[in-house]
Amino acid sequence: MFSKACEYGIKASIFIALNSYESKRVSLKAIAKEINSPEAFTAKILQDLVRNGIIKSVKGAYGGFEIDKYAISSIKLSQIVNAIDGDNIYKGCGLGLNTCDENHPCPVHDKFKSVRDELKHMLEHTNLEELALDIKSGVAFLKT
Amino acid sequence: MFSKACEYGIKASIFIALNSYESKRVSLKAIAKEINSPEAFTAKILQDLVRNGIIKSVKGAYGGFEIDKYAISSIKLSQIVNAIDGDNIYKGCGLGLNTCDENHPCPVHDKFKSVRDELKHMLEHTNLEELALDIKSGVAFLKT
DNA sequence: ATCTATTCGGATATTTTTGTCCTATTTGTT
DNA sequence: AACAAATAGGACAAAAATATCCGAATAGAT
Ligand code: FES
Ligand code: FES
Repeated sequence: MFSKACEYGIKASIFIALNSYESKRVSLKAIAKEINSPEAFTAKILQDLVRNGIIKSVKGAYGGFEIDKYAISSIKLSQIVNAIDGDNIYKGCGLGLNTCDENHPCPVHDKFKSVRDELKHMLEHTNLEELALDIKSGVAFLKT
Repeated sequence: MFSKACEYGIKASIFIALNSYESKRVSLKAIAKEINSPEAFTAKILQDLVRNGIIKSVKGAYGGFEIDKYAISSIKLSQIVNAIDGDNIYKGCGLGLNTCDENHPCPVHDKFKSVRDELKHMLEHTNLEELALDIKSGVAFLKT
């Protein structure tokens, strides 16, 4: 469904958000350990999220990654997915036609579109805060 | 969402079904042309579908691919997807945890599961016949 | 029997995704 | 100023997905 890069990006964002609530910056190393991802690859993805303005990075000693505490509840899953995987999962045809078009639909268009729209709605209405709180309260997990 | 292989597999199956209603066998070449897919790669996918008993192949002159006319309405999209992409799209965790488990869920589990279940339901309740008829009646398309 | 049209299957090539390594740059501490 | 700890970024490597090539096997037509 999502690329590995996107999975790592989502999990990393959740972990960063969690720490940002306590005004703690987290290092790449800590993130990779927590979400069980390859460190250098995770670094690339985090750079991507930084460039997209979703997370913030601070170089040097005591540096690391953080998210503006007051922005966490307004960051939607869709922003992260879009930054990393692009919008094909929302907009693209399920059978790979060049464009998903009502006037030139593929055979699964109607049925597929409703699933895709539900996915889109879910991603656009789920924010980082909810997800972080599930980790904090221990009802959800980021690895294994 | 689906792999290229799976997209080609679905489109090929629809085209074969369409012709099988008229008791016409179709060649690899004709299929690849119709669904706009690379010929040799498509051959691999068709072999896969043959091995999975979803379509039938006949070698030699006047050979080609076909589907038992009376089976078309009972072949579900899920069978094709499962044969090519496996069941990870139904069963796997959206964030890549080893298993999607109610007792050890990832942060998006609940929200993701309902989307995935809708996709699963759709694939399990959509049969080849419906899809083929949409092509026959000209309301849907297999390429561009 | 031979020829031709076709699928089958193994080997190989290309592209994309995933992952690694190393150096440069930044920033706080001493 | 020197050092240490961190991210940034380019180059490279490995793995997986996608795609191509070619000979073998099969089966109908002549
Ligand atoms: S055209 Fe294929 S999903 Fe819309
Ligand atoms: S555990 Fe992640 S989707 Fe179920």
